[in-house]
Amino acid sequence: MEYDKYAHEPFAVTADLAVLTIRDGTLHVLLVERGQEPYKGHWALPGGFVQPDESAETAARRELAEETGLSDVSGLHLEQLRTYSEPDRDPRMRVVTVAFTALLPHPPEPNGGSDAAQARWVPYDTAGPLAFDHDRILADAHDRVGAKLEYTGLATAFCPPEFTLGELQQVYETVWGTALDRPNFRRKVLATPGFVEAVPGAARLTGGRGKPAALYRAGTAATLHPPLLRPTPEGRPA
Amino acid sequence: MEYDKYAHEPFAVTADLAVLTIRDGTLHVLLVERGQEPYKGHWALPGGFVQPDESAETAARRELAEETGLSDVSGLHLEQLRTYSEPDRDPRMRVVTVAFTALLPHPPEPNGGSDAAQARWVPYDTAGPLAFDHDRILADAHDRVGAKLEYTGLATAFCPPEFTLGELQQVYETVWGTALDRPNFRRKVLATPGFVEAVPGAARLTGGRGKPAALYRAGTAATLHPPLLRPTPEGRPA
DNA sequence: CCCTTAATAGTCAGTACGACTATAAAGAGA
DNA sequence: TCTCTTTATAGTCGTACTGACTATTAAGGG
Repeated sequence: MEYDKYAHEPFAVTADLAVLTIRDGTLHVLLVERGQEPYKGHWALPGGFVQPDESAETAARRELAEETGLSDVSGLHLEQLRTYSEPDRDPRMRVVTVAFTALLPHPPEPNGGSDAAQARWVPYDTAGPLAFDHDRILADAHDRVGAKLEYTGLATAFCPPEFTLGELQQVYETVWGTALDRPNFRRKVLATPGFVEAVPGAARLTGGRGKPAALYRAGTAATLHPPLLRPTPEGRPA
Repeated sequence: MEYDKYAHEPFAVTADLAVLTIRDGTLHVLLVERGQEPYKGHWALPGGFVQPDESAETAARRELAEETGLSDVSGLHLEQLRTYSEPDRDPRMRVVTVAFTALLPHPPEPNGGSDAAQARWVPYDTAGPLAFDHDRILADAHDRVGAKLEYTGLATAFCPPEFTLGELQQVYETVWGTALDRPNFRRKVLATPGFVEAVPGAARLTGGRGKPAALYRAGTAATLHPPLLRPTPEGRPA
């Protein structure tokens, strides 16, 4: 068969977002309430159709700005997750969704923009069941982020520009759902070149109590060597 | 703006494949020669339009069977890579491509099917420049496979059902482009639970010469603990 | 002034890793 | 047949990394 002679059906293409942040030590996700059928009244991941003149990445960043109400989303971490293309995903028509994961440092109140749809931060554990196959997309996003924490400096995307090692550790603990030993975490982070760099002479009172913590900035390393592996998930003979 | 009132443009959706294998100790990729404009006469990754009743994954597996001529592709490793959606990717129309990576153990002669298009195994290093943005897709596939060798048992997808540790090591060396110490590689593979399991009493003459090697099968572990990290790429103080 | 809290420093044994050396089992060629 | 070459496999050794701890420092609260 000739490649170019295939009949092709028109598809609608959307860009949907799993926007994650940490509020009060818990992982939260940005959800919108659907105003129309199907799944009217259900919660769903924010997203929308890709326009004729934009890529899925551009559409995702536009949606991110609209839904969060942030004026500048250019510095935020946005990453393609995967594409969902099962024929019956949307009962109305054939929709192919390119899903993205976005990570926010400080949780803004959502929906500051002009959009009439409700948008809310929802704790990850209480999210769902969501509309369409968004439960699976959200779970995939969580898996991906958890895995990338091990071998990239992605955790700093959850933190403000200057952060303490305690805040960084809380990112790992929140996403992985496990407690980590503080001295050991500190040692490993500082031993990994390019992960964080110290802000000279700066310190911050973490919560009013306790010794002030030194501040760090995100480093330049794309990958962590050695990686920061999570504690043995199962009963492995480690 | 209301989510569901967005105007949407029809897109064509294709599933393209970066099919990788190892022939004669070199990484090869399956390419087809384009018979029509645009890029007529150029080499490209195999692929085709997603049909109305199938997902991108289904389309990719169908294309894989057509292009390789293999009757049973159900056991082969096929994995979604990412989606390419820039508006000007294809001069004819708006095409969104979901790219996949497939790994083949034993390299069959391509194009055993009825397709008239030429399909050939091309050494990875001499592939390109390819049609459209396929150079980038191929490079992304290579990056992804190289990274996944570190923390998954993916390398066994390049090997036949029963293989020697020398063959497994050659997969790593070929994809990473680096030489590995044989005793150390062996020790690490055998120390990683679930990576490989011994085939009792079986051995194979590797190339006619040398001591026969014991045979192993792919294990059941999804992720490798500890991971098999590649040698320090830069001058890191490891 | 203690007590609590949180950050940071340091210790110690077990494990993993890279660089080696040594041995075993096959075929090739003299 | 006897070596030489080739490949697989076994083992050694010093360093680095890891997890589980203990100890100290610096803040605020009663």
